[in-house]
Amino acid sequence: MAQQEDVFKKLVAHCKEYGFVFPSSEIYDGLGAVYDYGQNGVEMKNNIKKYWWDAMVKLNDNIVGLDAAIFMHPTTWKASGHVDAFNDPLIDNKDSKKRYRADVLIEEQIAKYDDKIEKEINKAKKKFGDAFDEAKFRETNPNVLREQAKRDEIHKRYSEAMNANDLEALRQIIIDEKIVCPISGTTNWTDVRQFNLMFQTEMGSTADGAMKIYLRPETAQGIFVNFLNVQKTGRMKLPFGIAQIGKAFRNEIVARQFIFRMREFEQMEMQFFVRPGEEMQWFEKWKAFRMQWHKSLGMGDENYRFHDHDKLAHYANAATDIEYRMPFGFKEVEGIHSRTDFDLSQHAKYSGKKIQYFDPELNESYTPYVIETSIGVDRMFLSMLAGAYTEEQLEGGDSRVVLKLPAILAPVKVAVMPLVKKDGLPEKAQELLDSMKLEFNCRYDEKDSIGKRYRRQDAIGTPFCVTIDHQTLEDNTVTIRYRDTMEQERININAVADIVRKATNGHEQFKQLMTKLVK
RNA sequence: GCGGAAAUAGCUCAGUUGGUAGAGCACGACCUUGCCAAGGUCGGGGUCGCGAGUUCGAGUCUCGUUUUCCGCUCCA
Repeated sequence: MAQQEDVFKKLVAHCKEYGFVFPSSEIYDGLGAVYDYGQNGVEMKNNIKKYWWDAMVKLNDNIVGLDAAIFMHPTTWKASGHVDAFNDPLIDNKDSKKRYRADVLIEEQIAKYDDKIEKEINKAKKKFGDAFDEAKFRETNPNVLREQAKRDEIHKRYSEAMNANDLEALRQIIIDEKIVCPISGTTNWTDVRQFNLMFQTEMGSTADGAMKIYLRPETAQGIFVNFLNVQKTGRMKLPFGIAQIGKAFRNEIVARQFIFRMREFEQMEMQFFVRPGEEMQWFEKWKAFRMQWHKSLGMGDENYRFHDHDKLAHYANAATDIEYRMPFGFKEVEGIHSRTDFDLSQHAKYSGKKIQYFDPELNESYTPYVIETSIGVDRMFLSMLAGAYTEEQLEGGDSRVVLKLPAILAPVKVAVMPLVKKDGLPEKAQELLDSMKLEFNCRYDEKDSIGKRYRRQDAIGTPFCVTIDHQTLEDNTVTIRYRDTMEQERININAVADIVRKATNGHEQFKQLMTKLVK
């Protein structure tokens, strides 16, 4: 455990030292759980997004893209269930320092009354046997009536408090009912506080004319509300998918673990619309395709696994995660959900619009079912860095830190360096660099010894280093050095771009993926 | 939000019983070397997280505050 934390800390330090990830607003002491991507981080993040987009939108004929706004009509979030599900009243016990959801505590208390009533009824059942009239018993038994009255009273107060969002009233119920903390056994409670997981702002420049709106807590709803637009204008036939990459925002109570859980994060989502009743077969197909996508990056098949959900969200009838083995354990990177027709139906209900698809084969209209694949860009980023981060002991007691990133994701594809910075070598190196820089992200370095420059490129995961030496000027050959093996080859200067292109254009990976296309 | 720990240069840290800051690495210039980091010379860089208090004097003591890390809580 201590070792795992150690690796995590090293990774965070490495991210900052080499320009991958910085704490946001660091000169002002930072902003909690918000991070900025630096010069290398942004390149790598863009590479991840491109690799996903190409695999989803370009490779699959039946998937198109979308870029919906972060601001959405407030009713969107009522329909999606976020207004209800993302607002939790929380209360702390001062003695045990434990935090609970106030509404859950009260609901448990109500359940206790139900249990008592149940017990009374069961007791009577045993006593009277077949002659027992439960309805009558409920209406007449004094014990049951007493408990029922108490239960109804609390339930009424609870409903009113929740509807009015009256936090003080919620607390009063907990006090009146003498609800104790299961750990400390005391009633020493703090105030009830509202934790709103959605960020709010106002649209409209005058206070009285302003409309309260939210920053989207997920990108999916932007796809659902555009279902008809895309389906009709794109003349899309089921099954088809809509893919989107974009920012989402959640006001997490505790956001930690570096970029694994941030308040502002980026998602790559695809919603795949299918015939009702066929969703499970598409769910399985997407599981296979998405897993193949991850494995195609070559980070080790054994480092991936599915984790099926036992507890399903309100919209889902099946859900699984793809987890990646980081040095600190398996962590969720992607979620695949069968969302049923929940979202489209909800939007139809709240908007009053008919959101359906006419299926010419079946000759009928219906609300499509949805399979969602949703991957956190930042988590993907972190998992790749964690998997790639390697400390190597070299012969002669030396060591090096090397990021063994997939070449397609590496921020810098090739570094070009003159062996010495004289005799025209820098000029020759610059010439090669200029010929490639529009196609690849290249880097030039002439400072310090050549070994040191190699180590610098290792630390940011550059797969290729090309060195220009005196022989280059004579016969137009250079040495190309491979990151993982540290081996060098002498090749013609004109062959460099081809090697880099082949390793970084993703064609090999996409060939693998083609075999799993979802049709 | 609660509890614990921490905060000094880009990084890792030192700083004696309170006497207004140092090292190594990193960084920049020049010289030297030239295929797997750490040669020479010179140089830049810190109001010691922030704000008060005690004191003639605070990096050092006291209080507050902010941030980070760990644990709890939460997690579509």
